[in-house]
Amino acid sequence: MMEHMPVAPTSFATLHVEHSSTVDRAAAELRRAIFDGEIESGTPLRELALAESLGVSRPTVREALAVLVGEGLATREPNRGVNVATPEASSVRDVCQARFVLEGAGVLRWSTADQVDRDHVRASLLDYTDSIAAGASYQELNQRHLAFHVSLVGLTQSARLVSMAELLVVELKLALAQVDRMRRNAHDLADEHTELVTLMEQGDLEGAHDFLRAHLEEAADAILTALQVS
Amino acid sequence: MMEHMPVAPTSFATLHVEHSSTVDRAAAELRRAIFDGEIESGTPLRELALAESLGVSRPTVREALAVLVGEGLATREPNRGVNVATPEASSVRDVCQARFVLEGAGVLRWSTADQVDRDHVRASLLDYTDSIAAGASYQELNQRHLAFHVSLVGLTQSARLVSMAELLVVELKLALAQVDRMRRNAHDLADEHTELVTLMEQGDLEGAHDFLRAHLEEAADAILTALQVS
DNA sequence: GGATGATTATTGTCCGACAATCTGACACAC
DNA sequence: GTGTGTCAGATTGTCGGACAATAATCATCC
Repeated sequence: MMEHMPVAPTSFATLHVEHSSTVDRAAAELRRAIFDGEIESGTPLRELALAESLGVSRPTVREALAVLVGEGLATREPNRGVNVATPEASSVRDVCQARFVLEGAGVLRWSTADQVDRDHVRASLLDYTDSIAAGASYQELNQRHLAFHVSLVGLTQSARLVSMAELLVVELKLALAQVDRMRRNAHDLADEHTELVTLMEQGDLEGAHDFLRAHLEEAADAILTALQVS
Repeated sequence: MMEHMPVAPTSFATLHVEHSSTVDRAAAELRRAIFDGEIESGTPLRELALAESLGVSRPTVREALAVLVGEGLATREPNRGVNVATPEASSVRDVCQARFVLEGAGVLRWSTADQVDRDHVRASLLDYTDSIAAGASYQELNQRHLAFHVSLVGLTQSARLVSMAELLVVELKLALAQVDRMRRNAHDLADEHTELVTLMEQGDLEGAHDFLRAHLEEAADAILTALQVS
């Protein structure tokens, strides 16, 4: 029958690696571009342009954008498209307040938590401090830093709380992507985290709780001042 | 040229009312069908069939299904489609545990919360008890009941925590949709809620916190036994 | 110069199609 | 008769194109 000689045989040369779904790959690529600062906050994400540049179809881009919107990395205004989210002062405060509730709940459960989860907290802290000692990249430090905070939520043994914390952390990464000068106080933060774990190991959960509150407020202030300067 | 006589001029007679987007309407319709028990838990949601029955196209159905999956009302297995989520025992426990963290955080902040938020809690309780007194439908009672619980999270003044709580509540509604016999202890629950607010008004936040824990564990047990029986 | 209408860009929605994958049944071999 | 391999059907994943509706932009007219 000689039908449909495929003119462009679904060209994928570059990014066919690990993830399964095309939508996932597109969403991952957009996330990377946002976190790496290739797309500034507030930039409109045109579906047609992205479809071309990503080499996928417009429906696929739409689905990927919906994922990003669901993660809080972008906002959709009806009939006006999707824009990269711009971290407001209020949202940074809100995220940190919510984090305190989730992570604080984990801290207070340290004694009653599962041994595995406690070990996970310790391991995350080690990963973080090791990365600092190894002089890892800014991105990796952020990654490990936030992974430690999420591991605190793991002490609650609630999968849903953990996934919520991961959502919050993604939003925070968006804000951090705009203030990479934060890297400078990486060491100070590491010390604080070590002290937090020490307090928990000593059984002073209330103290650790208060310490965490101060730590998160401090972090929020640091991000806010950095955002206002820029 | 006489091109494209629109055979079916995008027929919408029934449900073009309040919501804006077609996807939203489709998702709302699916939600309603699930909560009303028209679709049993575990049922596969075929895109083509839904497109026909809803009178929309398959891409629109896909987007609506993605929304439901994001809400936890359905699960997607790659290449195998979307099924209505089946409430597992573990997930019910997890939801209630997560709710305790969020709602408990609100309860503990009663004294320092905004006056508006405290009033909102009182108003939600009144709505609930009034509905009971008025002999409202099972659905409405559930609605008011869960709205009260969400209002507790509002005491944290964190929009993100509130939206998380709403997500959890949606999942719970899915479980409750399968055990409508729950309605019987509506009165007992109302008394418990009134007592919870009384404790907070008296400033006994720790007591209220413990009371909430017991209340939520009780609720989880009730749902679980009801689920196992069915 | 400001208000109003036309043009354009972009999204929302639809249709049809094909490839990839999974499911189930049927035929065949032992 | 049972196990296995293969094939057809069904369903999803992805694509391309198309059109209507809405928002933004610009030109025109008073």
